[in-house]
Amino acid sequence: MSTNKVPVESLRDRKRRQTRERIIETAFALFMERGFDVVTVDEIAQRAEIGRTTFFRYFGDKQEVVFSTEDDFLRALTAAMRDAPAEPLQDLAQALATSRRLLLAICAEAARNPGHYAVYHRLVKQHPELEDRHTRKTRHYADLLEKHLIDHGTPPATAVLAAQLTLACYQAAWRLGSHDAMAVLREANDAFDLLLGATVA
Amino acid sequence: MSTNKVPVESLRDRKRRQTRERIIETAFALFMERGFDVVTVDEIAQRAEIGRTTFFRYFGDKQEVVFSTEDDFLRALTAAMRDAPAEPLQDLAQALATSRRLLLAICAEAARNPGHYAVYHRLVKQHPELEDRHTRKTRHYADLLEKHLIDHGTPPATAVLAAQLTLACYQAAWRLGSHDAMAVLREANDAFDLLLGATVA
DNA sequence: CATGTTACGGTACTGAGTACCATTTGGAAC
DNA sequence: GTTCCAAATGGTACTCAGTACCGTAACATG
Repeated sequence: MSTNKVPVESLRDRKRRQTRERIIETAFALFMERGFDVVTVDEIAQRAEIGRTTFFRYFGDKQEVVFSTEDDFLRALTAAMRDAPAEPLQDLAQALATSRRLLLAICAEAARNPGHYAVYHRLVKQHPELEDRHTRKTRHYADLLEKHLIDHGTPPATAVLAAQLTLACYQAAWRLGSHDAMAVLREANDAFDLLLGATVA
Repeated sequence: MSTNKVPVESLRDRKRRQTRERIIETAFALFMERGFDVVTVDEIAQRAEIGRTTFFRYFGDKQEVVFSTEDDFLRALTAAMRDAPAEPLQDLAQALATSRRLLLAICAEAARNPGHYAVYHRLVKQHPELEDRHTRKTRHYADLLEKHLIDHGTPPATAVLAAQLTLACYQAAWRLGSHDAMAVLREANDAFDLLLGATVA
């Protein structure tokens, strides 16, 4: 029973992780070097020393490499949700306080490797289609957030509103356009202060 | 002077408009019939009796046909902005009232051809990539709205917030998922009431 | 070592989007 | 009308993303 789910990383797993990381590094390097749409999948595959086919086994499409850290954010978010105090959240102020904390948990995760975030930020900002997808991911987080609030007793209407407002704060911070993860964290925080000042006061 | 900008529609212009409309109708029919990604541009071109090349002269890419009514919305929005009373907008309540009116002007425009809206709605909802782009368009309106508020004396911070909140109301209405344009209009209205009740009261 | 399973790379295909070119057609001036 | 110009069109050929399929190599397990 104690050895129930020991995730011993087999040789296969290790290799898989390594090639995955090699693809990501190669792709980001090329994208930053010459721009997202000029770089072909063939090039990435060649430089990463894999077959073209293999690339698509690791990533559904070319864009998906850019969002390869999404899982980390999801993990951070769910962890923050798990660790959140189980106090009931009824009114908007409470819901906002909680969702603010959760949002900042994600930003903090992003701030863990600032270099990567900077590159990600510049890349996505320069390509409308990438930014579209970024927004979709963002909305996904908002959905999870909304669900969390509802699960903890927030009335649906309030939860939807709170999630949207939280999303708005992040969007504001994002659009302010800092390449620095810590700065985005601060800006999102400021936006929240502004929002709360406008609504609560 | 009176005949200054008479937009006499030349034969060329008329033909151009006709083929454009023919493409749109054909494409929507095919998309609804068999799904967006299954239909090829070749098919659309064939059925619309134009060359493949011509299609891309009218629309930048396959997706763009779906958003062919965007110009109408932009016209409706700018018209509503133009006709808006020139009263100064300082606080959040005033800004929200104005941006609410502008948002509803767009929704009203959408409600002018309910059939088209219903098809558009279903189509976009079923295809994440289309919804991504829909969101981008939506954000564009919010930007215009924000600019309008600022131009009329709203402090930037307040304007950004008001625009984001307006966007949130629309998003809520959109996500509620009604295929009926009038219903979306009503839902957006309700969301606004909810928001104002939470903040003002 | 023998087995089954999983990852891999190559080939071939479809379809989107672009570049280029020759042809046609509408507009305008004479 | 005729001539001339600009715009619209359609075709060909190309690049590249993404998918399907298949044989082979690498790892895992007994």
